[in-house]
Amino acid sequence: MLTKRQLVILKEIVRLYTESGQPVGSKKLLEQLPMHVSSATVRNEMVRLEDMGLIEKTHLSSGRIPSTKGYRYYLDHLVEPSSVAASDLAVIETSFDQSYHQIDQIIAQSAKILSSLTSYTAISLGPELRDSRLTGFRLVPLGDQQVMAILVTDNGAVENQIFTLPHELDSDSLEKAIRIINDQLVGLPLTDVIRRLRSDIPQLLAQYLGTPTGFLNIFGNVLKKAAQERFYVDGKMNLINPATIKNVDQLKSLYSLVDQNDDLAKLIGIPDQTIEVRLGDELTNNLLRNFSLITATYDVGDHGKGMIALLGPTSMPYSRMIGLLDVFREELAKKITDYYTHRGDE
Amino acid sequence: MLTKRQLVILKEIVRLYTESGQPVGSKKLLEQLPMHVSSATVRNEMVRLEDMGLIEKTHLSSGRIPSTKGYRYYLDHLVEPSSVAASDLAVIETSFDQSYHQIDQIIAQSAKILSSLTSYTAISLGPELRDSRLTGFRLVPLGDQQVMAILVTDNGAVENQIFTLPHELDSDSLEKAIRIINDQLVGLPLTDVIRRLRSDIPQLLAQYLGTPTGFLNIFGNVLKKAAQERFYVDGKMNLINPATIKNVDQLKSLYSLVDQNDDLAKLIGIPDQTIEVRLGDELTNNLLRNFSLITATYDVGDHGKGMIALLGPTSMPYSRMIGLLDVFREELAKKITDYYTHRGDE
DNA sequence: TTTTAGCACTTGATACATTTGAGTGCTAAC
DNA sequence: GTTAGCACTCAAATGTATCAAGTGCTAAAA
Repeated sequence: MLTKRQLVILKEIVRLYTESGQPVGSKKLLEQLPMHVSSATVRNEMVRLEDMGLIEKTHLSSGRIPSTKGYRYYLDHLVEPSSVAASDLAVIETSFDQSYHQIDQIIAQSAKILSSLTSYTAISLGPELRDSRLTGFRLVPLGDQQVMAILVTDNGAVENQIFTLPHELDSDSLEKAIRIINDQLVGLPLTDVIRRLRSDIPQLLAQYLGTPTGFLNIFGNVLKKAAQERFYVDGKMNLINPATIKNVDQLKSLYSLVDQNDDLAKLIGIPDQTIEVRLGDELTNNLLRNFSLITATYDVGDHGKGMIALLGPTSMPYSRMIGLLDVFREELAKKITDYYTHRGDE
Repeated sequence: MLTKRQLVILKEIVRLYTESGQPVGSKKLLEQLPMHVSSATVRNEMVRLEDMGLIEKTHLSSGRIPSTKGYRYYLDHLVEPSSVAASDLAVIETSFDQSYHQIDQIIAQSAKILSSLTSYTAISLGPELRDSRLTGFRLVPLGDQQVMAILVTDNGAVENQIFTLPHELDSDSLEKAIRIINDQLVGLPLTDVIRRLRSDIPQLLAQYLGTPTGFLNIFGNVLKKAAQERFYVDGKMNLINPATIKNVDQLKSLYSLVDQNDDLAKLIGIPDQTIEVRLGDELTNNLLRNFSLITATYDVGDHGKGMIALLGPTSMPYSRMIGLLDVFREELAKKITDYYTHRGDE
């Protein structure tokens, strides 16, 4: 168990190190401490904190930096979210102040705002699409055997893809096939749609289409795109950070990690808490040892939950970041709720 | 005027410097030269080449590297495109060997292939869209006052955007407006479409729509997207190159340059030659002083001309790159021609 | 006139020693 | 339990010597 003085010292070490990026020595520390003690006392306390594994030295006679364990302790017991600067709030509000025609635009914009506000890499995931329902599927002929398949969900997601029509499909049977899809599947959650696509739908279609595989491929493809969780990542270049990146190769592999949504999704997983910080070695990926991931979930009622996250160096200013994310979740949820209700009104 | 020996020496300096990245001294040079002279002679020649401004030293007693002027001379008089490695050719062919539903997919893929083959940043621009003609415009209702506007051109470009319908538009007048657009404008080059959108079309529409601005906005927006030249850039991270990048800030501004298609378009301009190399200080942008841009145009007959480009350090292996681009232009043109004819067949 | 051999000179790189400053741990006194 | 004082450590900066690569120049050879 830590004494009160040790808590103050640990907290101050975290703060100073985050501010300066330099190891914190007893003298610098002393200037900042509220209590009236000598540097020797501070040094003694630091030895004890080091024994507990909460801080560490970079070399024998250096100042101390928080260890990962120290950060963990700080985050679990000491961090106090700071209130958001008025200017930041203004940026959020003005950046969101435009009309959106698609839910994805809002999600993408939120990643952009967050990364520009924090100078870190921001990741934004829209409200879960899993629970969204199919509201319509149609094929629009574009000429030259090209068709655009369009799929709409009740979450406002619109997915489209362009295909060359397989030879065996004539427009009459296509019409019928589309009617079947719409009759049978509209209103169902996408997960159910996917399930039925594997069970009874092929047989139903077979009545009108000789071989329904061509059509099923088209529909399945667009459906897959729509059901896919899509991450929007912004501020990738903020990963370029002398503190965390040692060599060029590391940077390149980091980029490809961040570019591959699958890997990123796996990495982030499903956060337990509303706001959660995971430190480098708690993440599964080795490349991120010096990084830290702050995730925050937000709630848009019937439309499910979404997530925003920040990826940055372990020595982030957590109190500011957590405070910011906490406000941002609400702003974003509000904006999305607005979007849905507005859309219903008009 | 350069003597034959000076030409050989200059060419060899370029080759060795490109290979090793190190300044070339008289001794190294001597080993590679076909003729039988002493190092002192080589040194004397180098002094003359330096007097002409074709090569330069990095410090008083260093070997020589080609100056920009030297590269210019090399490119204008000495470079010989090398033939493409069989393995490279195989990569190109297998990478292109899939079916594409949109011309843009081919363009994007070509940038990807080129960058992976060269380890430089590749830029690909599809056949000029300026000359393409409008083949159709339609609005597809998605429910909840949302519509998708789709615009198709004869070049195979399909552009779509989702809008919330303005209140004042009812579906009847919309139908009529769309019919007018299709009757009046289909078949015209996009440039003409844009011109008429500013002249007589608003009046025509006014007969059916009280205030046609809402509709015109929608159509104009999609049209603008379709008429826009779109660059596909791949291998951005190859810009990370110790030879050319000094500090982190420079890298960041480079990235934002490459990310902004407008700037990039301005930068590249319209090449005069089939294959053209522009060196850093011939480019308008200061950030690119240490870079070099190789552009190659390709021709797809009636469908206009396109362009591919490589952006890399000034010390690129030009003979390989030029040889590669020369083959690639043909492969790409072939693939695109294939795409158009195939599409007509089916 | 051109080429060559030889030599003095310059420079960056490398290795090594020295100094400096920030910081520590420990001990003995308070 | 706290503090002053001191010896000690280490990274970083600075200085010094050496080496290798390469140059320019001169005078002799071709």
